[in-house]
Formats: sequence, structure tokens, C-alpha cells
Amino acid sequence: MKTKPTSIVEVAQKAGVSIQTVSNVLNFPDRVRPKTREHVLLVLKSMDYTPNLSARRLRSKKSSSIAVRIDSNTASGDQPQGLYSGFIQDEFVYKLVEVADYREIKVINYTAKSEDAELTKLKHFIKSRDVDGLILTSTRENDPRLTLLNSMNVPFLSFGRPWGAPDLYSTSNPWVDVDGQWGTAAATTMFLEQGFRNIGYIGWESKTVEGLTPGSVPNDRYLGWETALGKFDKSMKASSFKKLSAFGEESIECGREAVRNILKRSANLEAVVCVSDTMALGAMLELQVLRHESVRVSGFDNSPMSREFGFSSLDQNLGQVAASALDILMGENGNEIRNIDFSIESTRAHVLLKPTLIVR
Amino acid sequence: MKTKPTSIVEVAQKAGVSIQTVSNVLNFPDRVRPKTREHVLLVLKSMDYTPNLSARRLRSKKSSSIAVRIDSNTASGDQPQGLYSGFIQDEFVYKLVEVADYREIKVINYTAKSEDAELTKLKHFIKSRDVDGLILTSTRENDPRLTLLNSMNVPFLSFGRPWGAPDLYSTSNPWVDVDGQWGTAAATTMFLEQGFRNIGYIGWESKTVEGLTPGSVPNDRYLGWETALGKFDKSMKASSFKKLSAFGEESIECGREAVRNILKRSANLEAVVCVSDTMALGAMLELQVLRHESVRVSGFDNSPMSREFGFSSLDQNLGQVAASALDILMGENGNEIRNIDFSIESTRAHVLLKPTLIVR
DNA sequence: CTGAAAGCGCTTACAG
DNA sequence: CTGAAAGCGCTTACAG
Repeated sequence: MKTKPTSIVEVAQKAGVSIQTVSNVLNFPDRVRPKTREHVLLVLKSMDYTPNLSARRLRSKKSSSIAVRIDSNTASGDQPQGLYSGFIQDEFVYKLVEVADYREIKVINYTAKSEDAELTKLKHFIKSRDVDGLILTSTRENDPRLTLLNSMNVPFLSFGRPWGAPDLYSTSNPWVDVDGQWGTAAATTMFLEQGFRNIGYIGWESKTVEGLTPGSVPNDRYLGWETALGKFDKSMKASSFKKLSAFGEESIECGREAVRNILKRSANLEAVVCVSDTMALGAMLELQVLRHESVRVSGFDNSPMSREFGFSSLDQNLGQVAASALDILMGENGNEIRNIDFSIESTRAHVLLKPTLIVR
Repeated sequence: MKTKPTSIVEVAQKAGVSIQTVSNVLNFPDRVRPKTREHVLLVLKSMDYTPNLSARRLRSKKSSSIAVRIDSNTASGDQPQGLYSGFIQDEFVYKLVEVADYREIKVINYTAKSEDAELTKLKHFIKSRDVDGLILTSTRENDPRLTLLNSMNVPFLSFGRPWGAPDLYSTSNPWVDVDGQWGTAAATTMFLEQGFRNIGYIGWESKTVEGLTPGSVPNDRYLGWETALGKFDKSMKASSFKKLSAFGEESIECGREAVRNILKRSANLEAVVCVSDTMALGAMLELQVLRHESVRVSGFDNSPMSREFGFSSLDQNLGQVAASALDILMGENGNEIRNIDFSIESTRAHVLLKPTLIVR
């Protein structure tokens, strides 16, 4: 059967020192005289010693773990939800695990079918001391998860700004996010520099009567296009923006429909900036089928899809996002997850990164 | 600051029993007299007690955790690797976390850039007693991970048969897998029943001069089509199968090319069974562009893509796969991960599930 | 059925 | 710089 693994006691015995010294070599090497340290390290290596993490966690009261929710990529029901609803999240988790490993932090997954279920799980993680901190995604105004974690005084970080909140930069809600507005502006500017003038926009529908909800991802990305275009041609009117844009749900079908609608109003369309790769793919397919092959398309997320179909897109640099997330949770050189001292580093707790335009 | 969480000592005091009794109520309720049990449960609830998992793990020598590797969905380099290289794996992990939660098992992620890196991580997980078992994916003949885990006598399970191994049902390599051959046969049979006769196949290229490597996923899925077709029309010759099939790398472009090649040789093609949804999408696009709209297409994986584009596909039933994985690792009613007693249940350690044909 | 004791393998806090 | 002691919060093994 399984052989009993080496413990720190055996290492100490073999090295002829106390277990405390062995522990110090592992955790505070500077506290140990170089000669002793070298000797202990040699014994450690020869015995292939690995500390028991449960013991370490119990004594140090640090789990050195964080939890992150993962979601299913298959839409429930029959509504299409875009080809890559989960692409960004899965890729973010991948990068997070990579950078966490580097900092000797473990990443635990959880799933939740409802908001209540998630709150219960979060509470459990914290009370069982199974995690030192949490990573949240798609937070929103008055998100009960933010309230819970703040009330339990547990370190956490959101990937994505809590849209809708009156003060996005509130110190109690640390986040790291990618600047969507900057991204669609970059795509628009690229098309302008390539000499195109009739540049359309395909976005996500919003629920307000007026149009897009202010302070939301759909609105943010829309503004990038509108602002870049307006800056270039100061005579552009609201009606022109309306003629050049169309909105729909995240699906290929809606992308097709949107581009058809724009073409009806602006037959001379030369390029179209899209809120997502799924919408961009819809536009691509429609344009290809209709033989309007000269219309350029850009998407968002730099998914495998954009590579396969050869349209420009915006890479969210998720490796950087993940690295920033841990920088906030642990400090840039810290080795443990701790509460942020907002009085000292409030600006460090809100990081807005630029996406990278991948030109194709 | 953070308030100190309730410990079992406080619960015992408040309930007026020993901590041992509280522990028994939690872990072996039957050992405790109903009246005492009810009383303790009430106190437990009123204090909102959650056991410290590190303490439990240290004492019980069970981590109640498993680890699973996650991979990136972005191809490194510029080669397209299909739109959904990671779809199945991410979805499997999602389902695994769901069923694991139900059995009170935590799932930890790890990443690995090379085989050696992975072996090191596996060793670390085991020696640090951070996991009780491992879930492996895409194992192959002489997979060093299998050797390592067997030599360390650690429970593990592969999702996917170790293709290439002389004895797939070797007791030392427990696995759960989905029957690809059955799947492509089902798709072929569906087309036959719909009255189609000229049914082609688009598969993945294999490295052997002869064609497909025997005992491999590409070969397995190919055989489903060939067998179903041959069973229906016993006069089919090898040359007919050759005319109706084409192979390539996993990409939309190769799917398009493959269907073009088949059409060159068999202009009367009526339907085409594909090894994957990516290939199927390629075929769909090509057929749509070329206006052969009557040719039916089926894929594999039931990805969001197949739903969006409306072609039939095979669902791998990953929820069932994940459930079977834990059934093997823990026993159907067990509550801990333990080594499989192959002398008793060798057949239970190798589970081949059928995919479900989603007709569209 | 219940409880007092031991101990899981570490790190911490402290004394030398 | 090093070591003997205490203790993290549980479960186990055993005695009653």
C-alpha cells in the first residue's frame, strides 16, 4: 500500500537539527545560517520532502487558495447564446491558474445555478477556511456577492467593473477590467487609417427605451466607435450614427440580420466594427454570402473563430488581467492574500487594462 | 477585522456535550442518541458552524479533493486548431465540479506546458497530500502519468481510453469514455433511414502510410461510418469507402477542402458524417457557398456551433461521464476516494458510454 | 451512547 | 542563529 510520506520530523532527525530549523529553511531561509541552510536543503532534497499542506494551512491559518466560479458553455434551453459565451471566462481561469501557480496559490472551482446557491457556496468557502480570497466575474450594481464579501471582510476581486454602480471606483469593490471603449475606438481608428469612411457598428441590444443603458458593456463598446468616428468627422450627426449602427442579441443570426439592416440604410458601407466575434462572424458570413466581399469586419475577444475566419479582433490580454488580479489580491511582491489597505493603495485596486488590436 | 470563526469546542460547550459528540453528530450521526443529536444539530445551526477543513484534512488524512488539468483554448502559434479544441474539456470540468460538489469533493485546477511539468505537478499534489485522486484526460499508450500514478498507488481515472495500449481494459488503468464508433454509426444510420444512400465521411488525418492508425479516436469514429454503411449495403467495396471519405486537420478550412474532394469523386453526395463539429461547420459553409444545400451534415460534440448552424451532432453526455468518473473513484455510494479493488470490480473500472444523437 | 486523551504535521511565539 | 514547547481544530482510537 501507500508508503507513509516523509515528515519534517524525519528530515530534522536526518539533518541533525530541530524541526523548527527545517521549517525556517523552508519559510524564512534568511533566519538560518548559510551553512546550516545548505545542509538542510541537501537533506530535504535527498529525502524528496514535500510539506503536508493541510498541516501548514491549519497552523498558519492560510489556505493559500482562491476560488473561482466556472460556468457551462452549453446554453440551457434552445436559445443560442453566441458561439463563445464561455471562451473568455475559461481562458481567464486558465491564465489565473497559471499565474496563481507561480505564486504558490491553488485555484478551486465552484459552480452555481442561482444567485442564492452562489452566496451559500461563498459563505461555505470562507467559513470552512478553504480559501483566502475570491475572484468574481460579471459583477453588477448592488451585487449581493460584493455585499457579502465586504461584510465578511474577505479579500476578493472582480474581473469586470460592477456596471451600474454609482461609483465604479468605490474602494470597497476592487476590480480589474479591460477597456472596451478604447478597444472599439482602436478598431474604428484602424479602419479610418486604412482610408475607409463609412464604418458601421454592430452591437448588443439594450433594454432601455432610449437605447443603450448608460454604464454597461454594450454602451461602453458602442461609445468607442461613436467617439472615434465623431472625433474624425466633427460634422457627424446623431442620425448618421443611427444609420450606421444596428443591434441584436449575441448570435450569428443576429449578426447577419444587423449587417443586413445597416446595408439597407447605408449601401456604401465599407467596414463594420462589432461588439463581439460572434456578431462579427455573422456579419462575415452574410457579407460573404451576399458577395459584398470588400466590407471589412472587426470583432472582439480574439477567439479562435476570428483567427479561422481572418477578421481583426481585440485581444483582452487575459494573462495580464489574471496577473493584475493577483497583484491586487496579494500585492505585487506579496506572498499571501490579504485585505487591501485602501488608505494606502486605493488606486492600485482598480485596474483598467487596454486590449490589443489584432489586425487581420 | 475578521471575527474568529466558531470552533467545535464552542459548539460543544454551548450544547453541553463533548467535542467528540459534536464530531460524531457531524460525521457518524448514527452513533449518537437521537435526542442528543437533535439538540446538537440545533446548536450547530444556531451558531452557523462550519468545520475547519484544514483541521479535518490533517486529522483524517483525506483531502477530499481531486485535481484536473485545464488547457488553453487559444492555439499557440498561428495554426488553427479547430474552433472548439477546448469545448469538451471545459464542459467536462464544469460537470465534474458539479457532481463533485454533490459528493463534497473539491476540484483543484492545474496547468502544464510540458509532460515533465505535468509529472512534477502530479507528484507535488500527491506528496503534499493536497488531493486524494486525479482525473486525467487524453491518455495514451505508455503514458508516463499512468506509470507514475500507478507506482505511487494513487487513485486516478482517465477520461478517454489510453489509445494505443495493447490492453485497453487493463485493470491498472481505469477509464470512462464515450463510444465514438457507436456515435458515427448512429449518425450514418439516421441518414440511411432518412432515405439517403450516398453518405460521405470527413475525418481526421492519421500519420500512418496505410491510413488511419488502428486503435485511435480518428479510426474509431471512421469505423462507425464504414461499419454502418457496410452493414446496410453488403456489396460496398473498399474503393467505394475511399471515394466517399476525405481526411484533414481539425479546422474549418480542412472541412471545406474535404467536402470539395468528396464532391469531385462523388457528385451525387447526399449527406456527410463528420468527425467533429468544426469539420462539419467547414462542410456546411462550403456546401452553402456552393449552393449544394440539399446535402445533410452531421458533426460531433453538440457544441453551441452545431446548434447555431442547425446540423445534427453527437452529445457526449458529459454529465454522465463526470458522474461515472466519480462512481469509479469513490464507488457508487462511497464518500471517499479510494483505490479500486480490481479483484472485485474490475468491470466497473472501465465504462464506455454512448453519446446521444441530436437530430437537427 | 458518551467522553477524556492522543495526535495528525506543521508554524508560531518565545526563550536562550 | 537555534531549539523546546505550545497549539492550530479537528478525528481517531479507546476506555467507560
